[in-house]
Amino acid sequence: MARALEVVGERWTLLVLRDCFYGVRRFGDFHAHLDIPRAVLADRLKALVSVGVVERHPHITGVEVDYVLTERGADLWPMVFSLAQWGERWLAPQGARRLFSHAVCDTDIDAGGECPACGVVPPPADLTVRQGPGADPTLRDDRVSVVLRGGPHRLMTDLFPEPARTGPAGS
Amino acid sequence: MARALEVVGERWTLLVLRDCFYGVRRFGDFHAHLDIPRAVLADRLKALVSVGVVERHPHITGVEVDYVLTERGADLWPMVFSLAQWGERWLAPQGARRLFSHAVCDTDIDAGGECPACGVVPPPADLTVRQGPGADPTLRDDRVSVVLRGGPHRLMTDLFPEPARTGPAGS
DNA sequence: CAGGGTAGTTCAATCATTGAACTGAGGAGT
DNA sequence: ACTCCTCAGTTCAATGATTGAACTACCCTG
Repeated sequence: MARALEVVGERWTLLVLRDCFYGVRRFGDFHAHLDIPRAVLADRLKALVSVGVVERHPHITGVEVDYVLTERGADLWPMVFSLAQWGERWLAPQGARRLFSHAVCDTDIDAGGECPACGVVPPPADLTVRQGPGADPTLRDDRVSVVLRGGPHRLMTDLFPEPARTGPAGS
Repeated sequence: MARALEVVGERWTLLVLRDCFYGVRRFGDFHAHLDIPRAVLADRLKALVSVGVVERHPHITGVEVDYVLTERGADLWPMVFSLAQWGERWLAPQGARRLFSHAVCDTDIDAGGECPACGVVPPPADLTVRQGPGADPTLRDDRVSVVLRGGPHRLMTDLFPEPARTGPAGS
């Protein structure tokens, strides 16, 4: 456990990982969504890459880079989920901020991460996240917050698939 | 989750909590077992008490103080266990350092915290911890390490019940 | 009333974090 | 070719947290 904490125990690291599960992949999105200093973000991403929790995928063209969870990183889901659940249970007077449901049957998972309908604990890739009744009332305007407010999103999938730019709507 | 991290996200805090689950209760034992600076330990314990995760129990007589988990603190077990499991899975080449079993049926629990024999996820108070094959080969000599090496111990129960002093044996 | 154990506090040196400004690579438009 | 823009970082001074050692306060024992 001490060794695990050397990997994910630094300030900001778990918030970066949570955003990875939500589908955030770009430096600028982590920065805007988390209000994390750029130097610290660069440092944390470098550390996560070096321990094999996320992979750095430069685009073929351009300077853009995607950071995506590896298998080792995705396996942190139970820990991330447990911590979030504890926060919901003991620290969220207004009700849950985020709700997770099993994508194949559209049933909300319970506090242990199990789908009551299927009787299994789905991996994060089989879950969707959506806003709950206690969602943050301060409407942030970074594009990560906007998309997460917009509707359910499948975990581990890119939040901003094709037309990453804010240009005119596609063909 | 951000609020949960404000409670348990600071350096050392999760290690202190892990020791709480193991049955460590005294300032001096946390200090000796974790090699944590006294000032930081005092600060962390104060913070954990103030958010209701542990309770401070001064002894009736003497200056000794016990720090014990509250219900809110005990509910962090899934998160602590998940993190430890991840560390065992990905960061422990020599095999598990610690093994947990269900006290009522003496069966080892699986990676999800479930008892395969009973089909339930036992609360921490129903678990025992013991050394695994990959246990730390550097034999520490603080009394916490010694007792944990000695044999299985029930979680959440005091590691040093009656004669806390190192005086002569027996009544 | 000395001696020892326990739970802290104090403090200077060291280390990490913050926020703002800067760099450098790579298009897009003209 | 040239300028403008975006993106992913780096640099750096100021601020804040951590460390380790020494110190204090309290109570019990002899």
